[in-house]
Amino acid sequence: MNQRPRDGANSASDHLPTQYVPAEVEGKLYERWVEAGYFEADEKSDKPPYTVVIPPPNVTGSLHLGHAFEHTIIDSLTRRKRMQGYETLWQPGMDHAGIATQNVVERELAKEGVSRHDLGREKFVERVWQWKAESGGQISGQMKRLGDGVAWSRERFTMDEGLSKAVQTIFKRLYDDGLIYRAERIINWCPRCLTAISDIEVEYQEDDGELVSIRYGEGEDSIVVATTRAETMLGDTAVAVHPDDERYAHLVGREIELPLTGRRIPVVADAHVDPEFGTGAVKVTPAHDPNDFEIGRRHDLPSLTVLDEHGVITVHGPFQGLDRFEARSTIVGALRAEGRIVAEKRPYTHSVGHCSRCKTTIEPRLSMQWWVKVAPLAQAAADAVRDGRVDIHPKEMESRYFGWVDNLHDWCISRQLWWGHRIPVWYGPDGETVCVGPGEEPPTGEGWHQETDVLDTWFSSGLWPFSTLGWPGKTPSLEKFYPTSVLVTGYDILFFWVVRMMMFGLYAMDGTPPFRTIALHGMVRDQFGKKMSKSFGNAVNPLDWMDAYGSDAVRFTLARGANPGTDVPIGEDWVQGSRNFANKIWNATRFALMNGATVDGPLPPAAELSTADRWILSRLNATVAEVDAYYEDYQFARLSDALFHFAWDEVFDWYVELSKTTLAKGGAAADASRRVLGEVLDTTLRLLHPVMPFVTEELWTVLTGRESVVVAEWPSADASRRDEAAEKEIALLQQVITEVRRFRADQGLKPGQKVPARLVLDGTALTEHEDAIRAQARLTAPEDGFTATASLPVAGATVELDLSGAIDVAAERKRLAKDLALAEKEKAQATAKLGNDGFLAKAPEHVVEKIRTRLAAAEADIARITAQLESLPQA
RNA sequence: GGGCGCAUAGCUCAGUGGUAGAGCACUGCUCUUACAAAGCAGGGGUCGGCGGUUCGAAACCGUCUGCGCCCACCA
Repeated sequence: MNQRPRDGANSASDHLPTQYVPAEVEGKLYERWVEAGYFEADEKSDKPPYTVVIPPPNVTGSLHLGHAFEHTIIDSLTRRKRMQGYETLWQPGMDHAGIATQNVVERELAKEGVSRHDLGREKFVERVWQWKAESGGQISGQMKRLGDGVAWSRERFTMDEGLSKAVQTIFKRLYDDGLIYRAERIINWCPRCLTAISDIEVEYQEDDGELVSIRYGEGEDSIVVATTRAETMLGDTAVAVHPDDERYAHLVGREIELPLTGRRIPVVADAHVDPEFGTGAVKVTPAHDPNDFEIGRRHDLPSLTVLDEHGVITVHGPFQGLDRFEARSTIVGALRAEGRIVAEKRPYTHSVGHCSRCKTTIEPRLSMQWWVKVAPLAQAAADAVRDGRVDIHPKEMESRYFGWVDNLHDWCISRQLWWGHRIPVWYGPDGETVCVGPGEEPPTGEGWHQETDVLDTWFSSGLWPFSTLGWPGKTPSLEKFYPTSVLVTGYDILFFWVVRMMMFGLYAMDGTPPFRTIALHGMVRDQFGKKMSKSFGNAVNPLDWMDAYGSDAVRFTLARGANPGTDVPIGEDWVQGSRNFANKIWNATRFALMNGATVDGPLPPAAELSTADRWILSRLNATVAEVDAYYEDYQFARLSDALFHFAWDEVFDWYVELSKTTLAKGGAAADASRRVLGEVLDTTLRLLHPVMPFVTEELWTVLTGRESVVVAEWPSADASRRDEAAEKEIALLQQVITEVRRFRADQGLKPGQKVPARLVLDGTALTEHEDAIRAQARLTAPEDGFTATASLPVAGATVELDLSGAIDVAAERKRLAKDLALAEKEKAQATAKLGNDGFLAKAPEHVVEKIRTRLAAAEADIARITAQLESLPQA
């Protein structure tokens, strides 16, 4: 590592090393923020509120890059609002994640050779709480590393006493309103988790199965059905055909023999059957298939359960005790032996449901469960978006939202688990059912017992935006911070979570939706756009990258990829790039400190400033306005990109270099420039702070000597500092410098090599920039015997260089020829356009004007380059 | 089976009617006193195919091809 002796011009910079080392500042800064109480929210404040609730992470897990991404967005939004003077609440907390957590703890127990049934319900739940204590701490630690500015004193957990009370309260209210009921239905049953799960917890995938055709009945009275789940035939209670299907009309209403069982079952006519599919006849198993259940209801068929909760055959006989998949082949074998298989079984790919938690094949099962009647709740949730009380970003996601809320089934909320909110219902000895509200005493006496099922985990997370604020109490926090300002979450849980919060929020909070805006983000993917997964080996632990490159680098990279609603690719190389950016900011600030940049006192009026100073202030204020607009539209990729280019290209590359010339001159101009330099760095650090909180805090406090950028004021754009003339002038200056550098590079001159040159700037806007041009292009003043061996006319000015005859004519010719070709192409295009009557007649004036300008520029270039070519010595 | 979306530089993606952009990667030269985690200069795209609208299309319309995602009770 190449460490140069430090320039001791400014004492404040003495303790800033030449490289930014995140590990040395991040932890220390976060602690300071927490101690100062910056992230706490005061419900008694007069400031306007800004509230965002965390999508509560599952307490079992650890945070992955998806969380890091989501937290970066939320943290940036809230940090900016805090700086803008809002009473900001970034509400932290975690979800008990019923089935997921129970599975994790069960796996832990399995390692010890113990099952949850060995422990019993009470002991098992105790174990889960223990697990929660460890795992939850890990998540908090990760959030601190990320820099999440959350109100730690308000941290909540869905199984907290307060939140449990909220669950009971709303359950009771829904129950009393007739919106919760108990009923026997076909549900999705996971034979491994041993619980019902809701429709959206089922993942469908294409599985290879086999379709077998089985002949039911005998002779004239026989009918062939096809199935992929042969084992369910033991539970068949009918065969269904389409009412208009003439092939089977003679059988409708008759009974036929069901093989292997000795039972006879009726043939019914039902419009659900598609006569075009297969044989046009369907076996009906009301207890094990949702469609068949409906058919059974319409025809008053009995439901015969033939599989237990483990998916094992319960019917007396040769198949009893067989697992469903064993039973499938065994039964097909038995049917074949009886000559019932009419066509060989054939491969058949079809969509099969799997448990989203353990991937086990779902078994539809008839079962008594608790349900939420969602129609009225969903209607309200749909209306709130339709009438604009809630906005969905990006807009395209609205159709998905409506697609769901407009067509939904009742929500199965009971789970046969031990970890979760136990349903507050007691059953009496004579079949009584009592729903017990919070604070009410459950019925006592012989025979009374509480429902053993717990609630779906989304039932409690649906209350999150108000349960965390103290509901059902009418707390000052609830008054102040509800409704929340924006919900930031992934589109993948739009249905799981967002819709539930909408339904419950509107219901519990008297029609006030839980948030004004729903900002949906995409999923984090690897740098090739592939989904991150442990099994694929491309999953990344965000901590590893934060250790290596700093949290700011990870955050900034994620923010740069955040185009609304689209997935976010991220690769280690890109994080490195962001780390480099952080380092660049670090060193630019060091430069400012070494050169005595000042931040106090009014900014000098434009009249006292150099063109470069006026230019950078103009660009600065344009950038503030731009960044503000992007924030309001949740355009993180754009705002990050705008900041990146403004900071690096304009401030660090051009402005810092140009300021060196002014600063070297000394005097009032240098003083003014030092003030502008301080202003630009100060403001840029503020603008970057929400996305890159650590490096900006460290630098800003040193630069300004003030307490913390966390509570600094967010910059506001000052339109009066916009200066079009200065912007044009600097653009011209950049053009001249770039042109000389290009020439130098083509001539093979070393970057450090000084070249004598005469600048002819009369009549251009560049007269005051001669020193800057010389400094930036490494040109010295012409000495005695100066001979111009090369002449570069650009933008009206001319730079004459003395290469003492050493000019590489061939290289120069090549360069000029290329430029000439480009200019001629340009001229041809512009001429063609201007010769087009249609264009002249219909194009707007400013476009025509632009083309004319382009043509003139091309012609000037051609003249210039031709002259240069002619002036070159003959080879 | 419906619905939505995407095909732009080697990779990942912006750009939505008026001369093709970014990051990373790539090439060359440089430790030029904030920074080699850097500086300067540069190479690279007939914007998936075809047809149409228009003075003008990467952008709008149609169509084809390929690829995603969501929803759905075809045994």
